[in-house]
Amino acid sequence: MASTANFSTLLKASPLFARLDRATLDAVAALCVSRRYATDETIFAKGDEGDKLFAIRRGQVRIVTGNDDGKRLTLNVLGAGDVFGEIAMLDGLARTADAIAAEPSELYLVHRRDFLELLRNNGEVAIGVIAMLCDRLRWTSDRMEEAVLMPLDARLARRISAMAEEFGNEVLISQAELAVFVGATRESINRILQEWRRDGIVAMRRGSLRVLDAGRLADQAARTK
Amino acid sequence: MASTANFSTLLKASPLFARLDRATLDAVAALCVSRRYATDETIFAKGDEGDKLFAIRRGQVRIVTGNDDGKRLTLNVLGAGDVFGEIAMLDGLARTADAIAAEPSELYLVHRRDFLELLRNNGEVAIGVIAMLCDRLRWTSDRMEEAVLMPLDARLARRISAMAEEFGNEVLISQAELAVFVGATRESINRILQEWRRDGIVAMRRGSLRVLDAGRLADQAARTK
DNA sequence: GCGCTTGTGTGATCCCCCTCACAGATCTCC
DNA sequence: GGAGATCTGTGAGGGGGATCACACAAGCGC
Repeated sequence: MASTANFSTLLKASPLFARLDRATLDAVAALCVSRRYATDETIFAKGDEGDKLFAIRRGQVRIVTGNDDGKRLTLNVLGAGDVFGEIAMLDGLARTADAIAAEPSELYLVHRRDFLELLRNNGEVAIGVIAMLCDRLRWTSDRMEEAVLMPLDARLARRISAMAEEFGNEVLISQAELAVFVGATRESINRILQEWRRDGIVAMRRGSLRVLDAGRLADQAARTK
Repeated sequence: MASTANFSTLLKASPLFARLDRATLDAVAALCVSRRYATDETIFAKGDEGDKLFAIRRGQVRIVTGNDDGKRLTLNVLGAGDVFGEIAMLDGLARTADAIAAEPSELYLVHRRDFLELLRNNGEVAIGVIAMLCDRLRWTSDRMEEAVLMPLDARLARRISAMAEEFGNEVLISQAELAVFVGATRESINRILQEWRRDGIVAMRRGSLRVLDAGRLADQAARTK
């Protein structure tokens, strides 16, 4: 069982719960338990019944989708403080993607039954949940438009810019991961990165990538076609 | 001003409000006004402040997105009973897409300020809203995966199957509309339809399309690449 | 140190779909 | 019924990425 004090602090950092007061947070925190996951361990799989919400205490989690014959698409990479799995938890339907621990991780879990009870009795929690769902929806729509309307190099530039902004100029990711991340092949990613390297925009090493010229990278992201 | 009796019946048919009891519905209905729109009239544009929710009393509305240089993508076509614009209304941020009346339409409007007040005081309404947002999110994610992972003919087959199921085997839509609908060009759509016609899967006429063999159309939709 | 596995670099080839260009078929409005 | 406008049908050509096929580099286990 997790320390509820730590957990409510963690929750506070998440957009889902950011606007709740301390007492409410403690009420949510009281509902949760904690669990550890090893690297590559599946947290849940597409099609599972969604009866829990997860919050990351430490570690990294990838949300991955794909069709049956192996073509896969990484939808998101989440770190400490992020909350995920709320959608299936809220409506109780099947999970729409897989969640996999990308490194040894510790997560907090909240069960559907408990959370719904809280929702019903606390309008402020409900409004917080609604705000979070709106965020999610906007984010998803943006990604969709991106994928359909922008060429690969622009998508890649966006993605790298976002990660550089979040994690610093030294981004720890392999080209293969980057590829599934923007829905492309490793080879294509490599060719684009080579070009950018020649232009002095990025530098690469095995498993990592350094942004040298964030400005010109942003220019690439603005390209339409 | 709309008749509130009619309006609460309309609301009842929408997933947003389906689970509310009569008294609550009337409370929502009391908040709304009605307005008419001509064909091609813009209901709201991308970037506008989102301070209202819309429900269609009669007519047809298209939700359209696109980048600056004219490449556009129809996200959805809505008919009587559908509710839209909730996201921007709920979080008060800018609209993420354009809404355009596809034919003379009459809509009900609910203002943000009023609705939020209701939300805060009524947990059941909030839970209804949450359920609806979850639906939306799942739908959007499905479309996204579709667009990225499936070839054009499969996407087209899915789209037509869905419309045939909703509106009957005779689908009234031009090939050009179908094209923006699945994010492709009219020419590509035409070529695929020609092939399907040769195989006896569909028949076409100016402005409409008839599904002759729903089974084989579904087979096309299952194709991965 | 020596294999093995995993990541990176690069060419050749292919193919899906877009773009452009134009012609016939329907509708519609005067 | 004639003139546009709007759909539909089809060809030629091009391009962005995928696919396939290796070669080399760098960690990792023993």
